[in-house]
Amino acid sequence: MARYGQDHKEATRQRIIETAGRRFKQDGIDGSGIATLMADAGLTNGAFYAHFSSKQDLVATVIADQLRSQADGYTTLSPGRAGLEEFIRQYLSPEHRDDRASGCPSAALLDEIGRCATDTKASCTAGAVVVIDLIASRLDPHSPESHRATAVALFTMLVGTLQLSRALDDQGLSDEILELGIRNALDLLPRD
Amino acid sequence: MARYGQDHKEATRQRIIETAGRRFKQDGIDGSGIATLMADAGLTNGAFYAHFSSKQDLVATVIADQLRSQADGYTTLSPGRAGLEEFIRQYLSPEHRDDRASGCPSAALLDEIGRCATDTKASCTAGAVVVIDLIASRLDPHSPESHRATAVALFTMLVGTLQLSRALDDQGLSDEILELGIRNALDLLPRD
DNA sequence: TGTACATCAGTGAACGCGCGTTCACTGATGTAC
DNA sequence: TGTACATCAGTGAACGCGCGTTCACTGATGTAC
Repeated sequence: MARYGQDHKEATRQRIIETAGRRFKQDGIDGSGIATLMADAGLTNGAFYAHFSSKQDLVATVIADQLRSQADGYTTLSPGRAGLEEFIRQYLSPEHRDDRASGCPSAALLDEIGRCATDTKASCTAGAVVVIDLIASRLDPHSPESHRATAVALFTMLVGTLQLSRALDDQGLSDEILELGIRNALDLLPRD
Repeated sequence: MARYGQDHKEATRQRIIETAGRRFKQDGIDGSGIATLMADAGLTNGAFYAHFSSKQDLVATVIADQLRSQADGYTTLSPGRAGLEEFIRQYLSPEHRDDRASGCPSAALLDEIGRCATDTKASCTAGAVVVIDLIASRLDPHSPESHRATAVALFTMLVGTLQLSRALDDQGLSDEILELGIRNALDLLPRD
């Protein structure tokens, strides 16, 4: 199993990071054990420590990776404000609500990150700044700094709304919250 | 230790519920074990099952209790819109950010509730509806129904903002997010 | 009033299990000769 | 070209520990006589 090409180990590491990202978002960080997580990645538990120094190390790495992926995803949206509207409707869709594993890492994990160690919070900080700046740039490419407050408003409202929709057991009410959320989010966008 | 007055067992139960509420908000639901939680309440682990049928039963009870307490807390605010402004400034204060144990249950636990069993989500649903209705009544006592969307906007933004501020390791940035959040939340209130 | 008994909230040891982590080992490969 | 060796990604059993849960027991109290 050894002495593969020089990319092999790095590829395995990436596979663990992506698998762990899905698991953490699905079951929570505390709810995901190393052994099952490694099994999901097609490996045994012992291999973990050849790639990460501890679970905490993995968590910090995964959070950074998830936020980076999310920021990358923004580049596939339509340009300008139309892209933001598209993003809002995707974000607050029943499909996103019902698919935590491939969804937004902040909606799935933000309160758990608040209880994590410093290195995980540092990953989150760096990632969140990038995401907020990207939103601000879309709100007004000529003066993103002046729309930073609105970018934060949009981001926090989207996260809070999706979390709330996932915490309800009444699907009709949950759907209604998503619809109200879309309206609320669109209302935050500056008038043309 | 037995045959106390008829309120004794009920008082113990309430003590467990309140202690567990603080612990869950501080360390997460998955992060709080029965034994340490009962020790916090001045009891031993075995007594737990005289009060609750399972940890899941406790969780559902605690979520209901926490949201009820939060709703009760609204009655101590100044009347009308001034009370809402007061609430927003308290909610997005550094003190609230730094004191999860006595703070808002939604900010501390909302994404974890999304992963819980149906009975916990049912507790959350009932509690959230009450909280949102109370906010809507404050926005406009004569026509709360027409301000339901704004109430949801305010609630979700407050929760998302506090969670974000807790997930950052840069205190300056965290303080800035809280300040932007206050501005954003006040902007949601209908013009007089 | 004094004694025997029933009650039952709470005790604390024990259960099987999965947790994060460690480590001696395996075995397919690339390299050296 | 063929053989011996070094490499090292991955294996899998084991560690101590805390988890949720169970249960035989304790002992302070209220009640019955």
